[in-house]
Amino acid sequence: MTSRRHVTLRDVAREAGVSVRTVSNVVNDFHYVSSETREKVEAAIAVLGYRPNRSARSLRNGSTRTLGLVLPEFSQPYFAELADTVFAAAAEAGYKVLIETLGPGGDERIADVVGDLAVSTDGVLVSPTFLDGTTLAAEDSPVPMVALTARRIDAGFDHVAMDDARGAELATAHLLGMGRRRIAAIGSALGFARHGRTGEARHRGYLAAHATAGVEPDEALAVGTLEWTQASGYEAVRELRSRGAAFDAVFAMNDLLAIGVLHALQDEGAAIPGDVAVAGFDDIAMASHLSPPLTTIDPGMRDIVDTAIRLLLGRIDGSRTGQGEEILVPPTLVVRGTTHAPS
Amino acid sequence: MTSRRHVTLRDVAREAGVSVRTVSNVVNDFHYVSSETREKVEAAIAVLGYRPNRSARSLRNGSTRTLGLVLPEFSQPYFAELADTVFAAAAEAGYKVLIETLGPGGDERIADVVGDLAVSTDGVLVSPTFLDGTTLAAEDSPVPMVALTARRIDAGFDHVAMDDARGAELATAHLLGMGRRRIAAIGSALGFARHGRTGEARHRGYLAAHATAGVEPDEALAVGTLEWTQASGYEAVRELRSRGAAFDAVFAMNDLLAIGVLHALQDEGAAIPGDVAVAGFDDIAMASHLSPPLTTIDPGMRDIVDTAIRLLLGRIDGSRTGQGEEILVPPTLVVRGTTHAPS
DNA sequence: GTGAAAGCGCTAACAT
DNA sequence: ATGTTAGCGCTTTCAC
Repeated sequence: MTSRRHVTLRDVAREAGVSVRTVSNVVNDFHYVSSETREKVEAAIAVLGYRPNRSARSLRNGSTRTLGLVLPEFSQPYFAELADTVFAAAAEAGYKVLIETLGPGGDERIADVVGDLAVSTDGVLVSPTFLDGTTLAAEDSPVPMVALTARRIDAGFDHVAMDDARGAELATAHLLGMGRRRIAAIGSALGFARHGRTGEARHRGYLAAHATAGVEPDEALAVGTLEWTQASGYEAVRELRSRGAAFDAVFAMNDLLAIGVLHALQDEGAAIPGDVAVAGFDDIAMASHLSPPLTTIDPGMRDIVDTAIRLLLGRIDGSRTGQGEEILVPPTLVVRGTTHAPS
Repeated sequence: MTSRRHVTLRDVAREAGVSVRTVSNVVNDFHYVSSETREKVEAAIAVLGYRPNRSARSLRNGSTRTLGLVLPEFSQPYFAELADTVFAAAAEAGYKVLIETLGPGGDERIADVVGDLAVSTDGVLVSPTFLDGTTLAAEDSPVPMVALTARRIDAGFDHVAMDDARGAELATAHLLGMGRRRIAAIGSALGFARHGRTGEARHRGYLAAHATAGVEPDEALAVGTLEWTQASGYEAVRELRSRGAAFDAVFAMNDLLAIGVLHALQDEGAAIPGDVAVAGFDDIAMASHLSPPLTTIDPGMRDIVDTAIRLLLGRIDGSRTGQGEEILVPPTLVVRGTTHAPS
């Protein structure tokens, strides 16, 4: 499997005929090393296939050059794309990423998972589906932590997120703007706590757009769902039909729900957007490849992640101190075929 | 951010009034520790919030209890599901997972990424889109490695994969079995090297099924695509139409391509499966939630991953030695609405 | 510019 | 059943 299990600095030093100090200097390109010596050392490194032992380095430095990322699961496209974005941003900053997944519905394990992850990282990004302030506090982590959700209570760490209410307001206002008056809201409903503050915030945005337009929303058009999946979206349309609630538009709280809604409507033979216009939320990659392509809300994920990592690195190197802040990134409406017939 | 940066074994020992040896015994539940002492120590651990330093432990043990996983990107549903499966299987075996992504088309970085990952893990799983034997050899990794692809050449490590040719044969035979005679093959084409051996193997299965059925496949029905995405699937249908090639079924080399195909056919107003039957490959979660649900090939991912991890752990603990083997897991046909009208 | 040596936190051989 | 201590591979202070 391998020729030698461990090639150490010492081995390199012996091979190159210099001291370990010198090899270390070369590896970390510190200090002044004569270019002649440098070459000798680099040759020895190449010959022996030396790679620094990260455990030893971390133990010595107290730094791992690794960031932790906690998320529910990769199989939800939003989180898969988030993971890719975090990897890209972290790599640019010279950090590796160690991920822990909570599993669906595993949010109650979060404090434990964060604490565990923290011992092998310099800082942790937390992106649960649902972060109740009481379940996670700054003390749960011996390293800095930044949440990728809106803030609930002051938990003592930074929060970076898209403005959920604003995004929902944009989407709903767009539907109202095209003359739709009976807009179903799928995913959350007032008092339907499962998706916590995210669902609540998006529902508030939905209501706010109605208020601005002077339209009274029909409560019978709000459908809460246990999960934000295609299957739930599909079911929600059938639920609306069984309630006998007529609607000419749907605001789905995320894109997966919207995809399920589209399938249900297509199975009914409804014209989109003629009979029913549909808007989603998240702008996952698939949204632009649906038929028709989905109108949705772009959360500005790269912005969110870049900001979160900047704050986190600031906490790590000590340049950032003080109270935890909340930064809301403005979302953008992306108009596509589900609300706009091609001419 | 944190009350104390480092709580060490020593701190716990002092707090509990015992020696570090005893604390270590408790933490690793070794040896005989009186239950009285154990309680004292556990209380101290709880009070101080002690967590063992993984770097120190790894340095000392020479083992990290971490497996590496190399994959292209999370945003491809197959790899997202693979990552979730690997996390689950690794967790059951008491291992963490450190992931590195190659980025789309980044397969040439693979040897470097594996070497880098290997220094912080006990073993590495490699799942590129496309593994050319010449780009990765056992020597690239100081720790054991298992590839989650079919074997190209003997690269000196184990390979675990689904039987691509067999899966494609199953899907194609199913389409032939329902009387279809003009089956488009989307994704690869003979001589279209982009998707390497995976595409080639699936194409071979497609041809084998035809041979068995005594049907001559029309080469004009094979469409190579640069990527295996929805957009490519959509385009492929248009390409077939522009060639004027009539077809009554489509075998798409993965589910994303199949989804694109479905959208293109739906945009044309074709009846599915009446006018055109469609089969995909991979059985991603979304496949069963399409409208109509997609007939596809279940790769037996959990089997593949369990087997790969078993082999890898065997190499790690030394219980497995000798030549690298190739294990092909048998795929299964999953019949759904795109080839079977509900009665 | 280079060398010797201490020590990061942990485990386990050795001692009692 | 518990205490003492060497040493994992690395970085870095101190001496030269």
